Amino acid sequence: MKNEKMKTEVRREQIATAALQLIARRGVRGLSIAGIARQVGLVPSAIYRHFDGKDHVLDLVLDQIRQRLLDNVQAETSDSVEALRRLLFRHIKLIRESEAIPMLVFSDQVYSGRPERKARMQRIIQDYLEQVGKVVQRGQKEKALRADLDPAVAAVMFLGLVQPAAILWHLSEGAFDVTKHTEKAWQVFRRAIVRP
Amino acid sequence: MKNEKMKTEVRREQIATAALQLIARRGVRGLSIAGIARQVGLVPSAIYRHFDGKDHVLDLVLDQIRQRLLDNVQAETSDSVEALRRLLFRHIKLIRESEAIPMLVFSDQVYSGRPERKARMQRIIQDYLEQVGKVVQRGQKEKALRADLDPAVAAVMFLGLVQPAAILWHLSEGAFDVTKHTEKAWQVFRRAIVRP
DNA sequence: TGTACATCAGTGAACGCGCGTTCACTGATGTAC
DNA sequence: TGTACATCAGTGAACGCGCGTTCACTGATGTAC
Repeated sequence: MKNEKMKTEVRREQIATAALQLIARRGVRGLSIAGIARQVGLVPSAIYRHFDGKDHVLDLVLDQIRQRLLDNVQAETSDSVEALRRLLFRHIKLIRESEAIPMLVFSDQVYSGRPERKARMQRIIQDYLEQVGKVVQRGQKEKALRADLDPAVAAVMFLGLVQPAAILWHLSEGAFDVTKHTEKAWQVFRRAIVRP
Repeated sequence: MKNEKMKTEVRREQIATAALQLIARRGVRGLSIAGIARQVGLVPSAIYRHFDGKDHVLDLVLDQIRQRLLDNVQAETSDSVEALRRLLFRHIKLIRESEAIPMLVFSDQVYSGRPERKARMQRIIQDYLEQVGKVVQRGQKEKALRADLDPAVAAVMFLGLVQPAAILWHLSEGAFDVTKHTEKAWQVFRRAIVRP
C-alpha cells in the first residue's frame, strides 16, 4: 500500500505519457502493460482501473500526438515562408523530443487488425497536411510563393523533408545530424517554392 | 507426407519470399513462423530445418530487400536528371509491389533488442543513399545539376519524395494517388536541383 | 548395378515464456442525513 | 460535525492464449564400395 490514490483523469494522463516515453525508448513492440505500470509506479492490474485495455491506452496516446502536431502548426502566424521554415524546425524538435511519434506513425503493429485506428492515424496526418497546405496558400496570396504550386503536394513534400531525416537519426542512434541536414534541405526546398 | 522434399537452398528462398509477402499483407506483427509455414506448404517445425530461428529468416529478408534496392539504382545509366526521375518511379513501383519494404524499414519491431540489425538496416539505407548521391554527382559533372547542391542532402531529399507518399498510400489502403503526387513532386524538386 | 548406411527434409506432439486480462479483496475517499 | 454506506483506486494471484522452439521419429535421397 505504498501508493497514494489519485483521480482517474490524472492517472490516464500519466499512463499515456509513460506509454509515449516507453515507445520512444523500446519501440512499439517494447510497450507492455507491465512496463507502463512500472513507470507510473503502479501494479499492472491497476492500469485496468483507468483503461479498458492496452488498445485504449494507445488511443489516448494517438490523441496526444494529434494535439501536439496541430498545436505546432497553429502556433505559426508569421509571414508564410518564415512560418514554414519555423514549422519545419518545430517538427524536428518535436520528433527529437519524442522519438515515439515516427515509430507510432510507421508501426504497422499499431494498426494490424484495427482498421479504425489506421483510419484515425490517416486522419491525423491529413489534418496536419491540410494545415500545412493552408500556410502554403497564405504564401501564395501574399505573392511570396509560386502560384503554380499545388498546396497539397507542397505539404506532402514538406513532410518528406522531415521523415527520412528522422529515420536516419533514429537508425543511427542520434549520429545523423538532423538539424544540419534540415537546414540545407530547407534551402533547396525553398528555392523550389518561392516566386522567382 | 504429402510434401515433397526440396533442397534447403530452394526452401530458404521460398521461406524468405513468403515472409516478405506476409509482412506486406499483415504487417511485421502478423509475421509468424506458422504463417510462413502455411504459405510455403510446410509444417511450422519444418522451418527450423532451414533456419536457426525467426530472426534468421528476417535477416535473409533484409538481404533480399537490399538487393532489390541496389539493383534498382544500378539499372539507371541514362543522363543523370532523367536517371533520377526514372529511379524515383522505379522506387515507387518497388514499394507498390512489395509494401513490406517500408513497413520493415520503419518497424522498430525488427530492431528492438537487436542493435546489429538496426545497424544493418542503416547500412542498407546509407548504401542506397550513396548510390543516389553518385547519380547526383554525375549530374553535376555533366553540368546539368547545380554545383552548390550537396549530393548527400539531395539523396536524402530524394528519399523524402517517396516516403510520405508511401505512408499515405499505405494508410489510405491505396486510395492516395502516389503516381500523380510523385509526378508533381518531381517537377518541384527538379526545379530546385537543375542548373538555372 | 546392387546393397548398406549416412544424411537430410519432412512430421506432429509438447513445452514454456511473455504478456494481456480477470477477479476477489482492501483500505481510502466522498457523500447523504 | 459525526456516523453509515457507496464508490473508487489500489493490490496480488491466477488464467489463458499465442507463438517460437525443441525433440524423437520417419521415409526419401545420396553416397561408398
